[in-house]
Amino acid sequence: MLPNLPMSGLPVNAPYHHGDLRAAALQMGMERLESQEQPDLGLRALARDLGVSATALYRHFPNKDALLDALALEGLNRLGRSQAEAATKAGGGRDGFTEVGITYVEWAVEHPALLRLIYNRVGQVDLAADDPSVMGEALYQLRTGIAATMPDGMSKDQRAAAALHAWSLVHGLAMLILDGQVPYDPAMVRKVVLMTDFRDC
Amino acid sequence: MLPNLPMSGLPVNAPYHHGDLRAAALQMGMERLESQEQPDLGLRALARDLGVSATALYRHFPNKDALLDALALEGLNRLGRSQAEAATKAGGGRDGFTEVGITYVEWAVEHPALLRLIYNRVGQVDLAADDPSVMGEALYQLRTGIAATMPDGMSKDQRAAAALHAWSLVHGLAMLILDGQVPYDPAMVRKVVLMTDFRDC
DNA sequence: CAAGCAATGATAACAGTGTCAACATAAGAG
DNA sequence: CTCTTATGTTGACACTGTTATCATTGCTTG
Repeated sequence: MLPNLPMSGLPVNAPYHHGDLRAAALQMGMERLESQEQPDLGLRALARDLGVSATALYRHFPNKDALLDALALEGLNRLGRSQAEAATKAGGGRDGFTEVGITYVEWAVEHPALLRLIYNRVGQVDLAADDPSVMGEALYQLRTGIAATMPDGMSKDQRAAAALHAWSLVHGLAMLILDGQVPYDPAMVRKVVLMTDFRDC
Repeated sequence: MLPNLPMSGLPVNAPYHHGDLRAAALQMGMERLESQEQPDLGLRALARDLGVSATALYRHFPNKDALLDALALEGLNRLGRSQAEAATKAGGGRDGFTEVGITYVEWAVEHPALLRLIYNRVGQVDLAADDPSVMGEALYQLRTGIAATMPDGMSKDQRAAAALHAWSLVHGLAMLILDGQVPYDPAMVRKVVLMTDFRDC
């Protein structure tokens, strides 16, 4: 999604036009989200480190929220891809389902700031915006991805409830770990996720 | 915890000294947390609406984070009280345990901004602070409160895993609802919480 | 009761932020 | 080659948290 830019840092002859400032800004934002727990995604700070004036970013994003939304969307796509990958790799059935849940927590631990940004932004998407389906699409994929890995032999309602149960469990576990309430222990994560049993629903 | 102040609004003869600015600030902050989804807890905004200068609050809080910490602590105490209340009211056993979990979600729905503040602040408590146990104490109470309502007949490890499972489930469900990912449906909440079964651990 | 000290408040200022309007430059289309 | 459009810059405004300095009040102690 983010095209490869010349990684040689800031251009030496800094031309008046940057080339692809939008992609560069998103890339720098993503790098910070990946490398720092509480990244500084301020417009001025980003522009400064991009070697560009503070208001240049307004030619590519209507405001700061739009930039954050773009980053959150990219993060949502990456999370969805990771989930889909885990689902196919683990195969179907109960075991596959468990692995997908564990993958969710692992991904959250590996990309804490990005996961936080996703849920911060997703919560206040303006459904009356120009393109209401961009973020919603990615979210829909994530949710159906979760539902798709449900064990067989359930009614539609059961599947919905079970999907919500599973999503809540791994999301809550991830958030508690990210918030420092629970130490990250892969064995414990597996144990907790395995405690879910759908026999009585 | 917050002593009752004269509720007659701002004093007419606005004396030089406010009386109990700290309590008034906390009360106003708490009111905003209870009545707005995304309350403005800025120091200047609070001071302005309190009819006081921007820097007056620095006589009662070393910085903004300290004010937010105080609000989060109060929120944590309220949440803990609500949990304890639900625990005793529901009695022990599996049914009581279920009710406590449901209460957690209900409390989150009723106090969304406050729950968010709690977990935002709790995540970055400075354990080297002057009084490292204030917030930690309240959290410890909340966690033991959860563990205390576990069904009987479990080993210590089982209890720990089961408590983490339960906490993760209701916390995740609450967060998804607060973030607008899932509509709040009490029946659905009950259904999802009831899906947890500890028979196979 | 008076004096003095500590607690509490106000003002001014600094650095930082998001955002807008006006202006400058480069790139591409006719 | 010219003109339009895209892109970047400068300056400004209204915010924010925070600090240093000064003003006022109230409590304590002689």
